[in-house]
Formats: sequence, C-alpha cells, structure tokens
Amino acid sequence: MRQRLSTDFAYTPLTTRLGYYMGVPSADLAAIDDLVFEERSYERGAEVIGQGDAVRSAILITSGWSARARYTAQGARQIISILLPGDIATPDLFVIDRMDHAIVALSELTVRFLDKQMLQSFLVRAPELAAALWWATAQEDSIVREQVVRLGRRNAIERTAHFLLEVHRRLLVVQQATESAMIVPLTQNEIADALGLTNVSVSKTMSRLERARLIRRQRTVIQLLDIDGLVELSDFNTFYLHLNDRAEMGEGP
Amino acid sequence: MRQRLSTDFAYTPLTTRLGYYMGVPSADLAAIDDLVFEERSYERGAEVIGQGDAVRSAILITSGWSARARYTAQGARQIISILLPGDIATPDLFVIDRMDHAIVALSELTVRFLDKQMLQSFLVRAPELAAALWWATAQEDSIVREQVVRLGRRNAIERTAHFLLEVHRRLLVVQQATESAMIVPLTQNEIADALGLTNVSVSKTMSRLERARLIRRQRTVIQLLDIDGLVELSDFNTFYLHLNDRAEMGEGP
DNA sequence: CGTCCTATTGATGGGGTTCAAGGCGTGTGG
DNA sequence: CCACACGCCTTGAACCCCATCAATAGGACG
Repeated sequence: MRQRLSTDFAYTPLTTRLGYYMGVPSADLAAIDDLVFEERSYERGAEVIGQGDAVRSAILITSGWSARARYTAQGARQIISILLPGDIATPDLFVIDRMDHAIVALSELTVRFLDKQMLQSFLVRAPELAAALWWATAQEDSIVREQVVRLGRRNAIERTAHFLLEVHRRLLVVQQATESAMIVPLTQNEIADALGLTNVSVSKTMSRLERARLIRRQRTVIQLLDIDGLVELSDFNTFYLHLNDRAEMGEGP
Repeated sequence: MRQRLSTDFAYTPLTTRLGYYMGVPSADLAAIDDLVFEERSYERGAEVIGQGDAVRSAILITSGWSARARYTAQGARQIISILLPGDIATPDLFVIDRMDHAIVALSELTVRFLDKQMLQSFLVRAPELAAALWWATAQEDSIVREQVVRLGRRNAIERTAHFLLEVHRRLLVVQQATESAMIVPLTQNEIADALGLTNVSVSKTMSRLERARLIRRQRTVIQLLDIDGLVELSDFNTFYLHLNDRAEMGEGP
C-alpha cells in the first residue's frame, strides 16, 4: 500500500498538515510510514473501534470521513466530532486503556494502524514530531469544545451553517475542497446526529439555506455560495481551529 | 502559601488524584510544589484567563469551582466544562499559544501557576508524573465529549440529573462530597450556561427533581436522595470518567 | 430599609420533534 | 428491460418542550 517517491516520501493528509504548520523535519514525517503495520478499509457505517475496546495501536485516518460517537441507552447516537483525512482517531492512547467512544465510518474509509510501543519510543527521539502530533490533538480538543457551544447556544440554522463552514475549512487544510465547494458524503441522518437534531429538521434547514442562496446542493456536492453570509449567520470564527499556531510558513489556507 | 508537613508534603486535590489512581512516586508529586511560583485568588465571576490570552504558565485549580467558557457574538455564554479542585486549567499548554476559551471563577477560587519551562523540563525526568498529568487531561477530554452527548441528545431533566451525578462523582474523587451530598456553589444561571438551557428552565427542572424526591436542596447544599433513580432517569454511566484506568489501589471512590 | 441579585411561578409563543405520506434515485432480480 | 424494493430526502400537520416575558418573593448587604 505504501509507496515512496524517488526524491521524497509519500505525503499523507496528516504529514501535509504537520509539515505545513509545524515545520517538522521531513525525515521524521517519513518515519511515520515505517510505524504503519496495517492499512485497512471500511465501508459506510462500519465500526473501526467500539466503545470499551482496548486501545492497542494508534489509528490515523487516511481517506474518507468518520466520526467519534456515543450512544444513549435509548439507542440515540450523538456524533461528537467528525474525523477527516489527516485526523488522529486515538488521542491519549498512551494513557487510556479503553475507548470511551466509538469510531465509525461515515463513507468509504481507509485508516492506518501504527504500533503503539514503536510510536512511543520513536516520539522520544523526535520531539518536534511529538509536539506536532500533540498540536493536532489539541486542535481537535478545541473543535470538540466548539461543538459544545454549537449544541448549547445555537439554533438549527446556525448549527448547520457553522458546521458546514467548519468542515469546509478543515477540508481546505488537507486539500479536499475548493475555495467554495466540497463533497460531503453524509446523510441528513448523520448530520442530524452531529448537530443534535433530527433528519427532518436538517432537511428543512438545508432547504432554507439553499432558498436563501447561501448554499447550493447537488447530490453530495455542497457549494458555499455566500461564505460571508454563512459566517455572519452562524457567528463563525476560525480562531478555535488553531490554524496559525506556530505556523512557520505564513498564513496557511 | 505552601506548607510542608514534617513527614511528607502537603497533598493538594491534584496530587491526591494522581497519587491514588496512577501510583506516581510521591517525590515527583511533591516536586510539583517547587514549580509553583504564584498562588492567586479570585472572586466569583472573575476571569482567570481570557480567550485569546497567551498561555505563559500552567494553571492548576487548588480550591473552588471554575469553568471553561466561550461566548457567542450575541453575548450568550456556554460553559464547556466545570473545573473542580485538582483540575488542570491549561491542557496542551506546550503546543497552544493562546487560549481558545476563557477560564472563569464560579466561586471563591484559588489557583496555582507553574512555570511552563521548568514544568516541561521536569516532566522529561519524571515520566510517571507526565503520564499522570496526561491522564488527567484525557479524563477531562472524555468529560467534554460527554457534555456533547448531554447537550445533543438529552432533555432538560436528563441533563440536569446527569450533570449533578457527574459533579458529585468528581467531587468524591477529591474528597469534597459525602456519599450523597455536596455543596454546589453555582447559580441557576450558571447551571443553565453549562446545560444549554435558561435559568427559568433550570429552576423548573430542579423543582421537578425535588418534588420527585430525587434530590433535596437547602441553599447551596444538594442532597442526592435517590442516586439509582437519578442514574436511571439520566442514563448515567461512570465509564466515561475513566476512574479505573491504571488504578493500582483497587476500585477507588 | 432599600437595592440588587437570585429563585420561583404562570402565561404565551415558537422552534424542533414526531408522525405520516409521497417522491426520487439506485440497485437488483425476475 | 422493467418491476420492485430500499434508502434517502421532502413536505405537511399536530404536538410539545423549552424560551421568552413578566410579576413576585426571598436573601444578602450596605
């Protein structure tokens, strides 16, 4: 599965992110590849790892969409955060024994498994990389905090607009979106699970956004027709994404 | 401010937690004291550190209640998580430049400031302590994830009961609650900000819980009259608190 | 004793859920 | 190739939980 370019190594979404924002030596980035002992694919709806499962290896999202999720006793699902290519599915793996939530595939998904012990001992020798990985998980912590604000203090249309803007911005970082369009492979049921709504409400809300000419939908393609309008509507501010922490190469996307 | 017992050192809520659950050498725990360069007190409502402020030192909650909070453009506040004695106010401080949220005092509060560089270099030499601190922040990450579920998939009465159970359990760990009672120094407005509700709704909900003989209130004292009933009502499960990860001394409180 | 903050309680209204019916697109098997 | 099934989306109607507005009461404190 892994391939190396003659002059360099194969950039993954994660190494793109880390290299761009944190200036990690590319030798260290390349070394991540050597810790990969398995790459696996999942189809929509499959569970990559379940709540309560032992955390035996580090899991990186290589392609496709997935999510952290918990379930209530009544069977309702709440998506805690969306994981995109370049995200780390197993933060805190060195101190947590068992997953306190599940990772589920929301599209065709491929993930890579890294050996936990090897990663740990390698990070001791690669402090810049360790910091970069830490930064990536800190970024996600902040995203989860914003998810709390979104659910606690915003209504359906604000949540939806805010969510689309966040996802778009994050896709831009890993070069999976254009300036104003992206592919969102989620059903409205899944969006509802992420936004604490129902599929019916999501349908009506998306239609409202479309009628207001803020977005346009064609199948899974979503165009953001009026980003400023969406930002204003949903009180969106990129600050929480920590895109510019320690950026050593300018502004970034 | 700091005082040492003749035979040992002064346990703080944090060292109690870390020592109990992670078996960190008490010499390492004692050494935390030496990194404290300041202890400061705040009154209700004061801001310990604001959103956007530079993170210059590690901040530990020594006594009193505080919270992570973000504010919407309309001025609404969302409390992301409650911080209790023994909690760390500045996770990720080594990789994050600026706070992406504020820390506010919800009661009389005292916090300790540790020198960031000294802490960092000390942790290199004290890997057990480093792991223990990491575990404490991982615990809080899980608590924030549960906050997402609470806001996204539970109604007012479930949220309230679930919140009370969580806080009670966390207070037990740092020995600030009895088996069935605790002091909750929050106004209903603050609880509302934590639960994504309004003060009016919190008032009505707490009254309902009281009429149902699940809790009893007298000023700031809250008694949990029927913990099983509250657990059942709110689908509460302590698993997400990670109380037993690496516990080396049994079940724990 | 008045002021301010907090809690309570009732009336009203609205945003989102629930229930239900129908349509669209895709895949599948007769 | 068409019929049918299935998943997903849409739309409408009714309902309900919680927000909003408002009035009152209770402390704490000067």
